[in-house]
Amino acid sequence: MKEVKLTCEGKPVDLNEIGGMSFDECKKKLAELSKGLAHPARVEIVRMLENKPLEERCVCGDIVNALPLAQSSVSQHLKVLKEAGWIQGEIDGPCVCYCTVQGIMEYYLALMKRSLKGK
Amino acid sequence: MKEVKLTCEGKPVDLNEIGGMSFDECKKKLAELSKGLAHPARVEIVRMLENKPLEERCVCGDIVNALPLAQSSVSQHLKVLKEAGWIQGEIDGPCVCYCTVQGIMEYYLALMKRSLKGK
DNA sequence: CCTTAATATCGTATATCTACGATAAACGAT
DNA sequence: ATCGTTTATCGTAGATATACGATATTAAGG
Repeated sequence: MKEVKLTCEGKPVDLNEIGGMSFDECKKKLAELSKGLAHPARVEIVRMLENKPLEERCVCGDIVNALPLAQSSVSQHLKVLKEAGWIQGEIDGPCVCYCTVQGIMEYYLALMKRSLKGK
Repeated sequence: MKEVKLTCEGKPVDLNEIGGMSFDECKKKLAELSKGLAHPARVEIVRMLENKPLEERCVCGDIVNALPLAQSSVSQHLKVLKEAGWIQGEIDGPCVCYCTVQGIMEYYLALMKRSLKGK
């Protein structure tokens, strides 16, 4: 599964270069990612994907089955998480295999540190 | 300044007892707190308050002056953060002195750990 | 091709968010 | 009591979020 680039306000963001972002960009990106976690269903989706071992596929249908929501609603939540930068999806035949963007948790924590502890 | 209790779905939450919360309550509370950070202005407010030394007061007016928003809009953001559990306000004469709830950052991180890494 | 299965998107209804100006409420000082 | 300062709340408008069913899309298999 190939790496997917994060974006902030449409522009690509390098996970390893938070230092290169302006302070304001940091806060915007932190807000974007936080909005991703601002719904219990999306928290659960990130948890499912973050805990999966690499070999274990997690397709859209698995997520739909795990949540008490309609398929279309889950699809919307997946879109929100994808656009925020939490997850990525890879088409695999008729299914879409989802996983968290690698290092996203550490990136989120780094953004919190820079945005909330910065001067 | 006296300690203010956190709530989850209206019920009080002990900062030191995440273990006592159900898994679902954890995810709901994480979503609530995340929604607090889901706007750049609120990220900036939390940053301002988190970085203040204890002796240094930070009244509502200071926050209004620091943000490019109308007083009523800032007041709304403060209300969101207060209801989410990030901050508390203490009335001091005609002013209201705000600060972050003690240990809230660690609590947020603990919720992330439990909600996103839990089984 | 045509069907089936899996996802995404559309359309829609309701609710919540965000921002502002105007107004109310609380307090200290005159 | 009245005034000015500070903050919260109200009313409102427009944008975004949330949920669902219905429909479109995509790919595999017949």
